[in-house]
Amino acid sequence: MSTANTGKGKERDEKPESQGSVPARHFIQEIVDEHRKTGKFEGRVQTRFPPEPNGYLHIGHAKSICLNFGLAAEYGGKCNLRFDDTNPVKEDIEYIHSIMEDVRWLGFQWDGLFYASDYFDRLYAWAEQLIENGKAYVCDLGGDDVARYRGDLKGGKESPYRNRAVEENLDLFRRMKAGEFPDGSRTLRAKIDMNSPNFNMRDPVLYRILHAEHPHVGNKWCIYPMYDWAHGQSDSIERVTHSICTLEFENHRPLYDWCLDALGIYHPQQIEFARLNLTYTVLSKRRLIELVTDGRVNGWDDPRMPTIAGIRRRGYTPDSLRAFCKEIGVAKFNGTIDVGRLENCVRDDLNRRAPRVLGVLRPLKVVIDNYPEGQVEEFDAVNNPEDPNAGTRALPFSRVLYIEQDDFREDPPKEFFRLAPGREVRLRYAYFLKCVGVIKDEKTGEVLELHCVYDPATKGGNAPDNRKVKATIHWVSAEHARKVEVRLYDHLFAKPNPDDVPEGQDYKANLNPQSLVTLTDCRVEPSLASATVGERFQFERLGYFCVDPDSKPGALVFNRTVTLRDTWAKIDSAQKKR
RNA sequence: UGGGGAUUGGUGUAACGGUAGCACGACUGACUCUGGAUCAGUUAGUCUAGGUUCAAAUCCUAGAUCCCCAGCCA
Repeated sequence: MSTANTGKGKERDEKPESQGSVPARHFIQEIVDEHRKTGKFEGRVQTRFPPEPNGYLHIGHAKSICLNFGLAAEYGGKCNLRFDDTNPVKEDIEYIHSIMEDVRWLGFQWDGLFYASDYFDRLYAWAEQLIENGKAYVCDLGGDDVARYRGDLKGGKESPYRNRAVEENLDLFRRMKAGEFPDGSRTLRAKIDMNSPNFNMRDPVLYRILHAEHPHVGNKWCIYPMYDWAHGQSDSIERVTHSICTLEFENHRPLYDWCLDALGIYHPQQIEFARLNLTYTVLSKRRLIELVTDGRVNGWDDPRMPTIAGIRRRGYTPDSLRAFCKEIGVAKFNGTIDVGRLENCVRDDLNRRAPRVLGVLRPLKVVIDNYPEGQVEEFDAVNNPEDPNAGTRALPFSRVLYIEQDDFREDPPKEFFRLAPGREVRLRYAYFLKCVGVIKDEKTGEVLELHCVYDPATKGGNAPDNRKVKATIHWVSAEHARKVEVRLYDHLFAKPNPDDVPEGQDYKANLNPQSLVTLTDCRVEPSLASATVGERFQFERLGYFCVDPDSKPGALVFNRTVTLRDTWAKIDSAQKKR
């Protein structure tokens, strides 16, 4: 059974504040409701997630996974994981493993684990049955000819092999299976209608000859069923009730139905919904494979990738992904979701659960002139203001600190209320601090170091005279801080729609050169020394970060999952535009 | 030029002949030892043109726009 219904999002929904606020039901739930009312499948609900193991799962698959497993959980039904492994030349065991890992990580457990290739014997027998009933024939046309005979919008032409005798078809098909013929020399085709306006019905190929080793069933077969011959029957074998797929298969539904009816076997209902599109990224397996094999990214789990593996490494939680899938809904409209929606989901989740720490990305040295040399104090810092049970930790403070370069401006613009010459701010949990001197590189003008004074009376962060400061900034003690690497990620593509390119160029022209910025001289508070791979934190005022698997003992690497909402950045960039 | 789908604020999604709602964003303000979070408020929509009806996002007619289909891929 799925564990998806244990998420926090669900708990919230179950106690709606406003009376009668019924969560909206999407069209597939309505179809299922109707079926249960009319008793179409004896009230049963069974779904399946049917990936082809020819690539890593991406967030679009997450939508489908949540839909299929979610429906089964909602109605007390079953959901299987079935590998649609009918094309051995594209498939690989690596993908089988990654898919299982990703589904589990997302928080789902399949009822049955199946492979279409385990049904090959039955599919073969059904094909012979079709031949015997005069509904399929072996065609000797080559690939180009098949396409030519299929015709155009006006209609097609029947294959010269279309009316072979049943016995000849049977003999040829058995010899295809026995390996007597080379790849591509013959196919088994359904005998339907070469003039159908739906090309899928113009005698679709059911079997092709492929002398290739299969990742799951090895060398047993040299003919392999096509998707259309395998999918519906696999659903039928498993007694799936609702065979949910994406819109591009709508044109295949007549064929899905034809195959099942021709065999007279249990008939699930296919239902199509719109696949997910996201701004600033691509979500097609072909393109994701290209990005990986061309080395545009560092593998399938590169944190910039929209793959589940990439998103996981980036630091997203399974809950945030599920919340996202729930929030975007299910419909037949082919729209594009703003990737900001996804980022909001992980912020929302991590805000509640991530411990806060202080870390400085781009250090600026601060010497507190009036703080005693060699003195160290410790301040209590709240681990998570959203979680009273998260406790506190000690933060060491001393004469030399690092603050964020962004938190100082020698010539502060309007509305910048952080540190500047002569200005006072609060150091989080510590003291008020005033800037009294700026040391710069004589040649470049770069600010190298700040000299400041602190007010001992403001210990803990509050002034006895009740004076206010406009900003609180984060800091680390230079002596105590740990040096770490931080990887900042931005959108993989520079434009919302990667296909928005000049004539003659393709989506790769829109790859964002700034999508990965590596910072090697960051400083974090000492409590982070024991952080382990995968652990997530909020670096206060900056964003959410998690420990990357590239980390070595004493050499931590953090991925920035997402920034905090940054009102100042908005004001700043608006001012610069003016 | 054939067939199959779709179209509601910036984005996504409800309303199933009877008050166009929700979420996110954006914008205001409050609060705040994170310019975070939280809270309050504002903003903005039925593809077009006809028709039926007391009443149309919803039904009818015509059109527009977008997506998918001519793999021995799925």
